Amino acid sequence: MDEAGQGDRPDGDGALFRAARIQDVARLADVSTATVSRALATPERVSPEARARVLEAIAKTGYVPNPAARTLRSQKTYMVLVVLPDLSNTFFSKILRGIEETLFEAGYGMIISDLDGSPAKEAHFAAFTAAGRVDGAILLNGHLFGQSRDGEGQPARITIPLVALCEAIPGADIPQIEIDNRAAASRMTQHLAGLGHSSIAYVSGPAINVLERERFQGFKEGLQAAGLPYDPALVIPGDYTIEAGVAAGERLVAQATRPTAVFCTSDEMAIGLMRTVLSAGLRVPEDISVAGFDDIDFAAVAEPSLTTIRQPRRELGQAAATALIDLLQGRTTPKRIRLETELVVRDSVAPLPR
Amino acid sequence: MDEAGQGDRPDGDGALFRAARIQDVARLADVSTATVSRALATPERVSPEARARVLEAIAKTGYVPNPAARTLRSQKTYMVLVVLPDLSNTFFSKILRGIEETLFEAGYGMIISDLDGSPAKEAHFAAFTAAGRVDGAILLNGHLFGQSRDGEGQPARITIPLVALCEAIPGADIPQIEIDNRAAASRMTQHLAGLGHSSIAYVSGPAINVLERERFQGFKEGLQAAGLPYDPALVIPGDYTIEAGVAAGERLVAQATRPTAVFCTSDEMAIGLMRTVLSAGLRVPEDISVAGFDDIDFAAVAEPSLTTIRQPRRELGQAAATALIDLLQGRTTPKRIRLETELVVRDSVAPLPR
DNA sequence: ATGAAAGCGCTAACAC
DNA sequence: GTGTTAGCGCTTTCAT
Repeated sequence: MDEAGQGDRPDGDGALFRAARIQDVARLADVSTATVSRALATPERVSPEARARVLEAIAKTGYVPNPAARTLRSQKTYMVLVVLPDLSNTFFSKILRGIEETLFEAGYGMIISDLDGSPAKEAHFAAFTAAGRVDGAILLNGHLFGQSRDGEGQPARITIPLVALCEAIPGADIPQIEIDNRAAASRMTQHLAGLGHSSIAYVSGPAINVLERERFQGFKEGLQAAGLPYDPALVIPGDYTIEAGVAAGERLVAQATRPTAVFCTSDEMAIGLMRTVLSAGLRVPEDISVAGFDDIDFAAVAEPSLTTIRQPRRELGQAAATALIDLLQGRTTPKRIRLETELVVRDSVAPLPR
Repeated sequence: MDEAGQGDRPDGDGALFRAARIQDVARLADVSTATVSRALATPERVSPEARARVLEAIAKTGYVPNPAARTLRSQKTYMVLVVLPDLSNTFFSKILRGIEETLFEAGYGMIISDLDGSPAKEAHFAAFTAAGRVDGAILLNGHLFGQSRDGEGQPARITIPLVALCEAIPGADIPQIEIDNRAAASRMTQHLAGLGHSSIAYVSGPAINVLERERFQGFKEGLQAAGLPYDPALVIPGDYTIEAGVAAGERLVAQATRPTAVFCTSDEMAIGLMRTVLSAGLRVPEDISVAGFDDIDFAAVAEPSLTTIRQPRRELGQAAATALIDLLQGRTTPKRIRLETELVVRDSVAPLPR
């Protein structure tokens, strides 16, 4: 085999440079490789003198452990997979930040998989996971690997710890971190009703979505609590995107009789809808009140500014990462964590004029 | 050592399950492990019969190669690091998507590092890179590892292929993928001037930013081309965020004499600024025209809709990923790739009333 | 507290 | 075209 030239480590910035290995450190510190390894992993089991020499040798050589070798031997990757349906959605990216910072502090790296609605990608990442490239995964997409949302298909044999974030996964026995979507939707509905609105439209998410089911349930509960009837004609289908909001707005504008308030289940849809409604010559909130969900950054600077439900996105990410790390390190974690939301009152919703 | 129990692979979904190794496949296909390896990496060098048997054995065992072992031996990770300053910025997340899809198609995974302005993180990821966890990196943050933006500090000894995206890295001998910021800014400035505006404010990015320097240069060139004088008093400092736009708006509103047009170097700032200006009772574009830069999704549904410069974000990401893959696979790639931008005319800019 | 040595699962020389 | 075999660099028994 190719026996690497030994002793070559010109400190001048010249030519050949070979990254330091554990062996180099061991030699320099005059200990065995085992001691170097221990000095790093379990410092308390190494004498202070040896430890000091090892540390010095590491500094001198610039030694960084080879993660592939470490992983191969220890069967741990210190990597976490985050599966999400759409990376370019601002809602997810803030959550991601919470995840990343928590993982980072615990020494874990993050691999992101943007599913983008592609089953091929899903299969790929399932294999990826099965191949042991990650120690655990955080799922933001509402279903397990290889299992479509309707529960068809058999889930791949994934044996690593998993955590579900935002979209609870029905039937899966893994920790779920989420907000109380039902309560939040009910609250917003009652807020609108409390301002005198009795004809409240609802712009939905995708029907198969767990969030949607929860929020829709909350909407109906809110109506009921306010003593208002539920009218299926006031439900407009959507999918959380700006475009869906625009489309919903067009539909509203075309109607002869219009609701006096619209509850959009995402801020993107609310902003898109406001835009369309405004362009058609209607005023918000004077002619029609519009409410959103999420409180993304643009909600506060929309025109008019958007009344919405604030989700603690960063905290959601942090909580999920913390739960997963607990699992990875053999600790236990609650099966379900629910974070509080907040009703943010701004200018897009007004009392019904008498 | 612990000799793993062999032959245990109950196909019933019962208890102990050991992931298949190359050895298992080899035994089942009645070939050597080398042939299995070759059947996967270089199928043309294996007889069709052997290949068929291997493939069948792989299907039967559900074998997935162990990436740590593969990496350790071949010194390739099939992973790419993407370094960016702020993950929760919609501008970057769209770019990320372009990167990810291109990497994915080429069989590479993506590890994201959100620097978040933290030098500690930067050091961490430099070590990460040095440790050989990734084959290459795409830098969106405008500087090399361990090197602050002013060029101080010595860059870490990173020897893997790198590509700079969006923010060119001065002095670095690596492929740069970007737009022509100067030309785009000049074009927008001339567009405003062409509509009769002679008092045009400029809301900047961070002064140290390469993009900012280019755009500022373009702004001045545009003024000159239009025969307008450059007035430093019309430059308002910003940092591309919504908040900076709000602050700039407040500053404008407080002024006795106001410019008739404002060129914001990001859409976020333009939207924040419009919001503030509108709240103060001014009209956009009647009293003041506002232009942005980037064409993020919200630009089209802002109220009024935003005149801006469109950056081909997905294509930028794709181009960077393609360039890096070329490098990784030993091909050459141009030192500089410039993608076209587009002036998007909407409602936030109007001719100066006579 | 420390060292010797096995081996994680794979790929790539090399020999045939 | 295929098999044999040596390691990639680390962690972890086991023995001292």
